[in-house]
Amino acid sequence: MSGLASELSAIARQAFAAEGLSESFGQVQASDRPDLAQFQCNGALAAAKSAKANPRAIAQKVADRLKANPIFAKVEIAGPGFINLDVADAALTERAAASGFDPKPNGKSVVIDFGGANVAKPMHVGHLRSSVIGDCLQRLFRANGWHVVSDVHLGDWGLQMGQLISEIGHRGIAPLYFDADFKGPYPEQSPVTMEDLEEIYPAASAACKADPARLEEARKATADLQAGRPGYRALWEHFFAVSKFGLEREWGSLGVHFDLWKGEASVEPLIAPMIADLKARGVTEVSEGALVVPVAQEGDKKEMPPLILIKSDGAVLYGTTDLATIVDRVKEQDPDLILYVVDQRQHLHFEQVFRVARKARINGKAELEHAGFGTMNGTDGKPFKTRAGGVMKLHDLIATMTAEAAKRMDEQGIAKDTGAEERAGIARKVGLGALKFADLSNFRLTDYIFDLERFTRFEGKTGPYLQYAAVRIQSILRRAGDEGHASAPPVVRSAEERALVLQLLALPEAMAAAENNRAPNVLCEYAFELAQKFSRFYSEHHILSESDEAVRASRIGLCETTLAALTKVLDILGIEVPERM
RNA sequence: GCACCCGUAGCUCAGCUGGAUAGAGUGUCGCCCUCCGAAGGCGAAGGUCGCAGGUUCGAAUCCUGCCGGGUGCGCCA
Repeated sequence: MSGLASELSAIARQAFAAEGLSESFGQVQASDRPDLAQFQCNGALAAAKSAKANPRAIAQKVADRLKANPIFAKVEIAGPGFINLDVADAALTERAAASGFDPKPNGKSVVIDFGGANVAKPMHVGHLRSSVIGDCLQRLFRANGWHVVSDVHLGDWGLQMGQLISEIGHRGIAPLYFDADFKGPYPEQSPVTMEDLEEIYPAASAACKADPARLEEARKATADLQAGRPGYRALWEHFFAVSKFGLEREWGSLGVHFDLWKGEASVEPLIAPMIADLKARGVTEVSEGALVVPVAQEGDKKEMPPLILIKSDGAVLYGTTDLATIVDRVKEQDPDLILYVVDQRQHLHFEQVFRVARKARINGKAELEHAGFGTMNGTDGKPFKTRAGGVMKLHDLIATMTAEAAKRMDEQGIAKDTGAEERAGIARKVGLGALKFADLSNFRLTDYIFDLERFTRFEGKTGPYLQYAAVRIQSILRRAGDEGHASAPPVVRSAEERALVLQLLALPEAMAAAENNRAPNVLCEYAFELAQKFSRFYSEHHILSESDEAVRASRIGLCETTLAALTKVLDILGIEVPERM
């Protein structure tokens, strides 16, 4: 699937090449001045700079070649050497009918690492962005033809495990697992529930903070766990199983799915051989009792601390498991890219890990990339908190969004003809759509302010507005079916239809741009513009009430095409459209 | 101290591989429902793009230095 601008670029590239200039100057994009033209090519200006020639003269030569192609209705030179282009309606009509969304495999594979959850900890608002952005990226890369493997990469092997174990030891909840003489087998039933863990972990964490002796115990337990102590390992298995069950439910309610449920612990067997390999390659050093890999490079603008592979107490850190995970992924998937959708605050960490991986050449052919993101803040501009000042759990946030959506629907008289059950389902989709759209429509790296009232509006640039727009089109098409109206491929006959078709034909570029920048906000913007252009078309034209049968059929076809594109983009954003509302 | 991210309309934000008159939503003010869902459409007002230099025919965009906010900086994740 390739968009209209790409097609025009290919034509312009040939024209530049025929003039003995670099093809790269032929890039055509949607015009910045829609009042002057549909598309523009600025290449003549850049070409003139490198060739030390007159830009207008180059533009003229290229334009003369472009004029020979019947796809263009207009080729004009403006200002210092812009080439302004309009596409013939016949060409738009032809392409509008042929547009489709089947991804063509591009032969490349990517592992996307997102979710950011930890064993034994409930998901809170901090996990929202990683989940929502990561899920959008996995959907986008798939839609663009990549082979995608998504992995939660659970935090399940660090100090927090030792903290849990030692806290449980203190409480005497499950003494069997601490009995060094016990030979097993251990019970299948977990001695703790997810609810227990949610209470135990904060207590353990606080105890370690308050008392250095407790922290030391937790460190020891962590090292023992990692060294394979059977009772601890058995306890860990329970933590993992219980947590996974809870996490799957939470992500399920968000509509987020992972291909792999691996974690730090799952690469544990790879750590020892990897460290041996790193030593053999001579990249390691012993520093202050720890095994480290220096990663500072010539020309670094900032201080770059070494990556610690093994702490002085023998335990490993998450940098070590991250490296072993790269080894695992190269072995299992051999991807072209590994993308980490993790809080921007961890950027330095990833820079360190990536440097070690490249230095030791353990990343195969994979590019390693950290796609960081900013935080969701409260109206005070600080990271989002509950009224009580605590961290809000994710399912409470979703419940809040759903309740607000239901309230809005009542106020606006939306979905008033539906039964209670359907209404609840709609409110849930709308609440989630509001939340996801608000999160995704900001540029990834910037922080944004959570504003319940604004996010759930049915007007403006919001998820609910887009869902509503899609539902309206569905409603028109349902009526068309009821009234026995036929549909036909859309034909461009008016300015509004032309603008709408141009927008439809720009979808591949939007998807490509979103992929290149790992920027879901590009898709949000696209979806909103599409909905707006449809509204303009809708307000200016009769559809079902159009008396000319051919025109009516073509407009119904345009509704179908628009709905398909809108639904497609919303699907990539992870936003569901209700049947009706 | 050093580094990274950010600073654009009253508010919330796009735009940042340099290009024409800097955009959107919201808010404010007009106009448009005897016609398919007005949650909409059309229009107006609103900006020294943090500040100062530099590169360039051309800078919100690239470079340098300041100012302001956020974040990070070897044995947490």
